[in-house]
Amino acid sequence: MTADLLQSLTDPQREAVLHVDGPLLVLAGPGSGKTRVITHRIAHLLSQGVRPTQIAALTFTNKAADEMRSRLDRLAPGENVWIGTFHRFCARLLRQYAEYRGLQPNYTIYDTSDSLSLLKRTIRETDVQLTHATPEQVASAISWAKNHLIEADRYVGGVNATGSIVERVYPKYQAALQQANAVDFDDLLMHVTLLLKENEELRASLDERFRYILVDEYQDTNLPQYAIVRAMSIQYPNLGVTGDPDQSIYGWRGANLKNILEFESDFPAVKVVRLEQNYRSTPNILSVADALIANNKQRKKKSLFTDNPAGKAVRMIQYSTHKEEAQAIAARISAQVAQGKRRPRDYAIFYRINALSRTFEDAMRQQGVPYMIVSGVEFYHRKEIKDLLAYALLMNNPRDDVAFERIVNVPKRAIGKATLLKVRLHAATEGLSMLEAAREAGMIDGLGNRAAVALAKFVALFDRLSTKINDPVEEILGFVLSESEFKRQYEATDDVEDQTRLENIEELLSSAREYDTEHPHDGTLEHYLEEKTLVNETDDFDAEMDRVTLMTLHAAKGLEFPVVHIVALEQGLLPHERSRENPEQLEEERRLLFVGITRAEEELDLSMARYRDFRGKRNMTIPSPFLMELPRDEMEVTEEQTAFAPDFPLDESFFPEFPISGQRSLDLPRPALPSAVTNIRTAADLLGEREGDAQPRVEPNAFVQGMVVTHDEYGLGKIIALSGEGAKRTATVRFASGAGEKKFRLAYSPLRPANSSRS
DNA sequence: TCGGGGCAGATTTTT
DNA sequence: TCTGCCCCGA
Repeated sequence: MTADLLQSLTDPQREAVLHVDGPLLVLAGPGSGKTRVITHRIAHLLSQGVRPTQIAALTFTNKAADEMRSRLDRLAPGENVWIGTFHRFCARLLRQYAEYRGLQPNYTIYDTSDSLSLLKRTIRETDVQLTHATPEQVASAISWAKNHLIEADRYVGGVNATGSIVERVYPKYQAALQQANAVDFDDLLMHVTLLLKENEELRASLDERFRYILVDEYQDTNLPQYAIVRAMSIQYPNLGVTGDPDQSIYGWRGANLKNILEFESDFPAVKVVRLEQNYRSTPNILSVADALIANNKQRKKKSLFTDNPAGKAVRMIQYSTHKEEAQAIAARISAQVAQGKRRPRDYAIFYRINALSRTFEDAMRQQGVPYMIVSGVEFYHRKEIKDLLAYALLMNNPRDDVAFERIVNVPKRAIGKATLLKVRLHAATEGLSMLEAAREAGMIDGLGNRAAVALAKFVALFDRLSTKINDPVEEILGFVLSESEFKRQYEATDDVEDQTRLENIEELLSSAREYDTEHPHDGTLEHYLEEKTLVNETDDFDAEMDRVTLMTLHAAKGLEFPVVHIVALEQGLLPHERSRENPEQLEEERRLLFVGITRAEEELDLSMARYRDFRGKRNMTIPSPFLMELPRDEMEVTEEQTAFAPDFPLDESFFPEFPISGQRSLDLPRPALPSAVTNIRTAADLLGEREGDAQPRVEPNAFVQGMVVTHDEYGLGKIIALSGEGAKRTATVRFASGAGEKKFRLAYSPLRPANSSRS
């Protein structure tokens, strides 16, 4: 490692980078150059003669791993250091040592929805009454158990209803996974933990093999992750972790803050380095963040500082309505972009829950501001994609019952519920997989001839597909498409959604092609499928796109933007309703806001609305208690008075005890009001409803296929499909504006034929 | 077997 | 308001 590389570091950074042997804890505040430290440290280790294969760098997201790899590549080109997520690391080890855990190396990894469907089936087949618990609750209880390394046979339910259900279902669910040669996300970690725990020789050899382990975002590790890295750091305790307790926002996923808070007692000889200088934000932003987080008890005190210029004051704005909040923000962005001050990609809007994105989306569209929503429906979770991949998954692991059930009747093959029930019963009694049971369709009692033939046809199809298993992935998927007549179900209709599905399938094929090109020699179907399961949509977040970013506070971690808006700072939303009961969760909500605030480089706007329409109801809000914790005298506190008077009358008589206007309303003491948000309907609402849009503006039958129409919000579009009759007559319109395709019930929509437009 | 309508329920979600 | 699931009718 060259001297000038070291020169570019600050003293504490250099101290961490130069650390070679023994445990290392880097407490890195936001924007303190943490990734830089990790990559430089790896480069330094290599320069000291450590072999690249002896180093493993573990992250939580693929995005972080990619970032790290590309930065390391600039410092130490071509070095074969293992960098990747915990899950990928475990998946790889588990493939190698599958038989230790009763699995075959070609095991399938179930994502959340796959495991939930297996769980639901297990519940149906277990004689339990689910009157007091939802399958989701059972799933999260099992997940909780796995994150605490409690195996199925050791789970004790305790007194509550869910507990006793879980006690009975968990072992069966685990058996079903085993039978299907499959694991869920939590299993990846748990299996590897137990692997290390139960096989001392193996543990020792891995400890020796990975002499230098680096863990990023250590505050987010859960018990299995902690156990894994500890188990591999006994003979060679060169475990280097970086993290920030103040940025731990995944407690609900089992992350244990104690892992980082107690690192020093776990490894007494640890070297601790604090990175407290911030290179990202202005002092104004930092001091707001600092004042907020100081209210947490569970933390290590840190003093953040920066040499950056002061910058603008942080703004705290109270709008009257959620609409006004969104429109004011959109208008502001639009104006600044128009003046050439900034580009759309300089802005981000963060909210606590996805459901809030709609209002902002609408406002952006109205103002003509380009935006992108990060998250939403994930590509690989779309039905058509999961269906198609399920064929490949079943080819790779014929025991994968979830995949079998997903595709056995897709496209429709007249294999219905009743038939499957019999197959499943046969499979269970004979100890077979679903596919094996289907092979014996002729021998299953009570199965009609028609059903048996349909099953036999499916099995024959599957066997034909299986001959291609060693072909390039794109060819395999293409073969599946042509042989299974999978596409036909979407091609037959003129439904636009089917059109979109076909496009998604094309996209999947091109991703497969890409995979084939990247892995000309070492590509396998199994590896391709694993990659697809262990990625997620936010990994594709593209900062290069010149658009305003809309995302949840959780998704914002690790990112930075010149201008940040954090919206809906209201009691019940941030902190979220569900975190009310317990103080630890409240602290986590505070950290969430802290993470959001510290994403901002130059400008930060915090806002709330006095009224918010949510889930179809109009609510009066209560300011977030977090707002009371901020240093108001350093901030610019504003209350917008420009009400949307006509459609949003603010009638003080409804809430005499709660001042609606007036300078001091942001200074309200901590809410003494009942925590339930009040639901109000004004007379004007009711009036509006009555006079509203219930009448058709244009006779539904006046619309015809191909007609050019206009919509107040989305502009010009063309009718590309029509369906239904009378009040249900629905048009699908493709808009020119980039709003894409929308469906409208013609009797209620504001659509008008374009030529007859009159405002 | 299959599709539509009606109804409950609705954080966050690195993998 | 929006979505996903369950049940019923054909």
